[in-house]
Amino acid sequence: MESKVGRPRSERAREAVLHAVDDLLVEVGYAAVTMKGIAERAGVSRQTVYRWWSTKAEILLEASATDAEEELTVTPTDDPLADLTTYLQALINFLAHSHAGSAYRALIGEAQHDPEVAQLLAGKDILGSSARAVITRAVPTYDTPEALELATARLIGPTFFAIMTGRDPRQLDPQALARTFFA
Amino acid sequence: MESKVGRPRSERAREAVLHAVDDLLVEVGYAAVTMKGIAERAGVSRQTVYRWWSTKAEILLEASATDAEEELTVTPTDDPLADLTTYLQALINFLAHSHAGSAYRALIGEAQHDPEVAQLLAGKDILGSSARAVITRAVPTYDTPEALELATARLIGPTFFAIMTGRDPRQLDPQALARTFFA
Amino acid sequence: MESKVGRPRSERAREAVLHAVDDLLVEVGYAAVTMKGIAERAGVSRQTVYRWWSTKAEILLEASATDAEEELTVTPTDDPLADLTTYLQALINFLAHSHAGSAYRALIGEAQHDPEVAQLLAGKDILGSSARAVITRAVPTYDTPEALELATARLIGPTFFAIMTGRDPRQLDPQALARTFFA
Amino acid sequence: MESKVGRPRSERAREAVLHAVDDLLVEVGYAAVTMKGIAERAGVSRQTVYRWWSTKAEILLEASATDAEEELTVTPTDDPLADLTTYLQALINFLAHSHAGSAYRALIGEAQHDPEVAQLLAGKDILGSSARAVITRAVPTYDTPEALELATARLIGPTFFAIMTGRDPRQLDPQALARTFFA
DNA sequence: CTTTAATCGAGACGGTACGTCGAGTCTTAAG
DNA sequence: CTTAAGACTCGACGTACCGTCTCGATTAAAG
Repeated sequence: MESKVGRPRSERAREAVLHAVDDLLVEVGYAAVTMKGIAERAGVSRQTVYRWWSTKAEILLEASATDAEEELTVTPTDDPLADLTTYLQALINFLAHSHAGSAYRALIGEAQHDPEVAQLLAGKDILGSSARAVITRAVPTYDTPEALELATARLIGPTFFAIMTGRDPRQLDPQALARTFFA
Repeated sequence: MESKVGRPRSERAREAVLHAVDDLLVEVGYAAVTMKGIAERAGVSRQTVYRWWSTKAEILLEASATDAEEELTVTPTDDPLADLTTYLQALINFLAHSHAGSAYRALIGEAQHDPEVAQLLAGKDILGSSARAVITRAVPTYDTPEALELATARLIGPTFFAIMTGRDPRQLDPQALARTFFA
Repeated sequence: MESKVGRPRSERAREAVLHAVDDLLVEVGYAAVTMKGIAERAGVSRQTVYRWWSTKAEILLEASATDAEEELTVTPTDDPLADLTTYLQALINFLAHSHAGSAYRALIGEAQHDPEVAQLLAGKDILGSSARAVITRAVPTYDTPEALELATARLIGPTFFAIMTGRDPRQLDPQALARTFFA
Repeated sequence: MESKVGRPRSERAREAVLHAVDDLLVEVGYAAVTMKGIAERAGVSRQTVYRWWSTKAEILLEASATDAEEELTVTPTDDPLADLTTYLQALINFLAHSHAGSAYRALIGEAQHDPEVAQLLAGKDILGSSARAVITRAVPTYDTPEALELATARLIGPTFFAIMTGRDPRQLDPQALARTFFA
């Protein structure tokens, strides 16, 4: 239950923070994004940032989650192979080239040594859920949770591995990857 | 070429630092490992640490690279499927349960937002080279660089993805994963 | 013009620093007084010290300027020679035996090789102004700036020289010095 | 007693250090002269510097003492006032404008907060001895140690004070100062 | 002509202060 | 009760100089 008395939360401040974090990520990179920097860029006091978010990971997640979902949504056709290919192309673009993607990679990275970030990400399985949607439609026989989980890892894993370990994304061929999924 | 004049580097200090960083990683986690902390734990001056390494990532890599190689080396048999299964099991153990593995995950994470760390890792493709060794033996027909690269991503990717995104490693079945590689 | 918004400066911190620097000067000597040491002794963060003062010289000057003025102020009588004698005795006590005096000597010393300290001291001619006050009253005929400046140097100089070059202050006879001033 | 066996002290190294300290004093100022810097500038190992001198003050004193003596030596005439005037002019030049003088001022400054430097200087009363020589010749009646000491302070003091406290040396009139000495 | 002993250079070592930065928290006055 | 402003404590950053040490290489007198 939210209190009704007192000055209400400033929507202006909230948006300013989210935009600031987005801008800063592009301009200076994740590592150089600081709570102090966000506050100054947003023209907002530091206390205000801390009042609503406790880490930069939280802000980043809120700032890029919707973008991520959009970028990974594929409009289905009747051709399963084409759908998977399209999805993989979107995945490559997302991870290797988009702002939301680099935020996501930074968060995954942070999660490797920060349990709080790990838990934060566990609640929003962005990659997994988008992949499951595509797989369920393309191969309806993967209907048990275990099969679906394995299929998800097989679909996303190779691309995810290649990009996270710094391989050249131009070498990735979405169609070839899609074919090996069916093989 | 190493200089021969002057006081020689202290092997004692070098080892103390590498052990300290290993211990600290386990005790406090990557994020809380600091250059200062390493120096104090090793009983070594801060200057000495900076003289030989410029970041904690460098120290960590030097401290765990040999362990990683050992843990991912598989003695070959005549059964390709068994070899791949053994390798995948080793990979799961490495990434999810070993010290060297958690150091590696931390480094991969850091590499997502620190180009220097990324370059550092690019020079030591620990996972890739171990996988290529196994694949070349099990499926000699993957003989072009492109085919080998794709095969590597297909072999490691699913496991890598599952563990890096926080999925439960006990759900991973190395034999099932190996079979899908051949499929 | 001082800002009115934001948390006001902590008077407690300011005083703690000034006292700390005074104490440390006596205990360990000027050379061993460090910004870090001051902060720790004052129970104040290093950042706070740097926020308000940029060198230990600045702190020392602020800490001892008022004391110095007091110690060098002479209540006038009708006897010029007695007034000068009293003043010279005060000057000897100040330079050779008081805390504020040893702070002043340290600052004069630092000023010989630090232009910033020199400029700092130029703005507060502690010795000169106290001497001018006494001279103007005792010998009203020194009324041009040049004459006053020369008289100041003649009054203070011998004592200043003797103490700064490490001569025994007990050998200094204020009355004899005062007499030579009139001669 | 000096040992006769072993490699003899390198005269080349000794001179290189003394020259280096002279040069550095001019170029970077006393405060920025460091033992490390001296060694590097002299092309000599740090150990070698420490072997023969324990502080930079010692080196500086050795490097400038002879210069100081020369600069303050006055060839006597038959005119006492002229001799004192000449001496005071030399004193002003020395303290305000010469290299040896700025070294001396730096040492006097250091002596205010470093007892070792104070003792070092006590053994070489550069200013005092040069002044005594002039006074003894100009006013033979100052023949007791006390009278001589007072006269020395009266002769040097005003100039010393004016320059050490940062007054403009061009305002100092050696002849006027000499006259007040006799008055 | 070979010890022997002190020198020299180079450069690594453990310390400690430097001045800066970001993290979070706290204290004002204004809305 | 929120907000902007800004001071506060804390602790790591990377650098610099301190004075000491350990090397191998010189250099000269003593055996």
